[in-house]
Amino acid sequence: MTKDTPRQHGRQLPTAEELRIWRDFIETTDVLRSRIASRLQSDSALSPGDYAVLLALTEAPEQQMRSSELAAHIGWERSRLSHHLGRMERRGLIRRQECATDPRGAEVHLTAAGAEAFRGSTVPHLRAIRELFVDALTPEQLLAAGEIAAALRAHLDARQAK
Amino acid sequence: MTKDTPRQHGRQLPTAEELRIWRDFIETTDVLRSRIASRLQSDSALSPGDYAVLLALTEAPEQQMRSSELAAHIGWERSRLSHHLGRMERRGLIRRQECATDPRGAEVHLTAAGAEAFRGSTVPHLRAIRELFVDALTPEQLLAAGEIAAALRAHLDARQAK
DNA sequence: CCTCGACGATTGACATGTCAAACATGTTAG
DNA sequence: CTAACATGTTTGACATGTCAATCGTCGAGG
Repeated sequence: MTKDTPRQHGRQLPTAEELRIWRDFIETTDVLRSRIASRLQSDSALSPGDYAVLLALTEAPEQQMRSSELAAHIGWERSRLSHHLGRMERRGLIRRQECATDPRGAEVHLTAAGAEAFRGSTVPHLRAIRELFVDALTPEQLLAAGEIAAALRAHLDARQAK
Repeated sequence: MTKDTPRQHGRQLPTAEELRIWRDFIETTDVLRSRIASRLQSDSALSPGDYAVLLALTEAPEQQMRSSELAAHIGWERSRLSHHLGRMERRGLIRRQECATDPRGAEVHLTAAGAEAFRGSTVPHLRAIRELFVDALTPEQLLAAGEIAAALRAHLDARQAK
């Protein structure tokens, strides 16, 4: 395969080895993500999205936030958040109410049930992270993972929208 | 925050620093995944799922495979594959036909349109991988990423179904 | 006033994923 | 032969995501 790779591409295309690493990396992180999600689901009946929303609200002053503030905080598109909040509201985990200061806006409030669900999910979730991620790596690998994430993030941010 | 972490949890829960790395790592790989997917979509009108299926079929002898063989090859649940094949068939990228040797089974065939779509997507996709992943990392980081993926994979495989 | 554009949020249409149940055909034990 | 089980695949219901369009309110300019 390598010897067939046309040379004229120069630095444009990854080598066979780089490609192998890419596939390993992206597929493995996908498996990891889905295993963590499935643990969260079976331990607590929450999706990773639910968890992110509940975490943000739990840490927010008065356990409430403006909808777009919340979206920015967890890095979601507003439409995604709106759909997700609809589902969470149906399940009684959060409540939406008109914003006092800006009639256009909505405030998202944590409900007692939401707070309770989040409280119960935390320890098992952190345990899963420990078992499936932290314990899989040597301390050096863990640090390297942090640096790789930082490098990727910086690179991606630099080419935002390219 | 660190000093507040209750000690009695022992090795069960990640430290604040381990947790920070986890979040960085998982969020960044997610952003990376979605950026690559969106490049693939705009360059070639293919989803990552389409690409995986077309790649497998392109490399298969006679550009065809049994459905469950294909599912195993790309690591998908059969139901997921069945839904996806339905969508790809509607778009004319693949064709399903009854298996000659086993009347229960289905053979998935690459169509000319599918082969064409895959051919056109390859170079831009590899270029995106180079630009967004390979170029973001030093050679050492790239190797480390490969080792981290291998370590995670081995760990996850070892606790399959736990 | 009143219209226009910005802003905050929601909606609808559709692609993608998971789970459990359903189907259809093959094989095997009685 | 036939009931029971195994095998290969599909289906339906529903959760999640993206994209573009919409809706209601605000604020500035005529």
